[in-house]
Amino acid sequence: MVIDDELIDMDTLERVAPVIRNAAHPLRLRILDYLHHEKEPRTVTEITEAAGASQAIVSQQLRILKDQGLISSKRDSHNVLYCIVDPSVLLLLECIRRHDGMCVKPHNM
Amino acid sequence: MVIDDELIDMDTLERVAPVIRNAAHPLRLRILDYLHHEKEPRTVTEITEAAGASQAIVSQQLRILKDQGLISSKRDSHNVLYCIVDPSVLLLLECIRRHDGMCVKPHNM
DNA sequence: TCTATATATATGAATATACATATATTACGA
DNA sequence: TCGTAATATATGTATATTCATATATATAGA
Repeated sequence: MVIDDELIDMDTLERVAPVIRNAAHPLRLRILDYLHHEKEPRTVTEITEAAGASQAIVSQQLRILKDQGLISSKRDSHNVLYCIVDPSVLLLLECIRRHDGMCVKPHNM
Repeated sequence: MVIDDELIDMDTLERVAPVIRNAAHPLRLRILDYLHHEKEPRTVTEITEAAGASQAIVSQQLRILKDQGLISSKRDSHNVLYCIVDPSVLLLLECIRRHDGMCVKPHNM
């Protein structure tokens, strides 16, 4: 359980905010959602297809997510496989679903 | 309940990502955490003290949060009171607590 | 070793963001 | 109506982000 009765200290906020900030990008969220959905590690090519963007751009986004420690990669001969390693980011996706649900169907909240 | 077995569509991601992105700023997260913690609406002066930044900067941040529809304001004579109106952003704070907990105490996940 | 496929990086221009300082507005009480 | 406390905005500069294009690297197979 997480302590919830006191404010998050500024050090933590300054450390974690950039991680969330970097994840909160349409294409990067798409990648995270895809990797979560697929459960198993996926290649850059597969991710590129799912993301609907160019290979170079997807590779750039993967790098950003990896630098933040949200995903990891391992090479498998020709391919490089990516998967999510920080499950806390999945709450971001849940946050979006809930936010969206709230906006579109207010009676659900 | 939220449907979780298909990918969030890009339109939604493009709409919601900026909201999260704007919230994911140390000072703005502090403000959201404070307002959530206090439960009742708080004045700019109170928020400024809690945030530990200048009045002008806090006012700028409040404006940004308000523009995103995350908080609302109402005037009470001299003061302007702010409160959270979009509860989905509270998941961000939970996300941070969990992320932080994961980093500091890995055995908790 | 040469080639093809898969992936990664460099670079630059356009745009956005952060933050400080100065100034403006608002509303009430004297 | 004048002053003052509370809040908001304007502006500029430094810095960061985005996204595209071109190019580089890595691996396996012929």
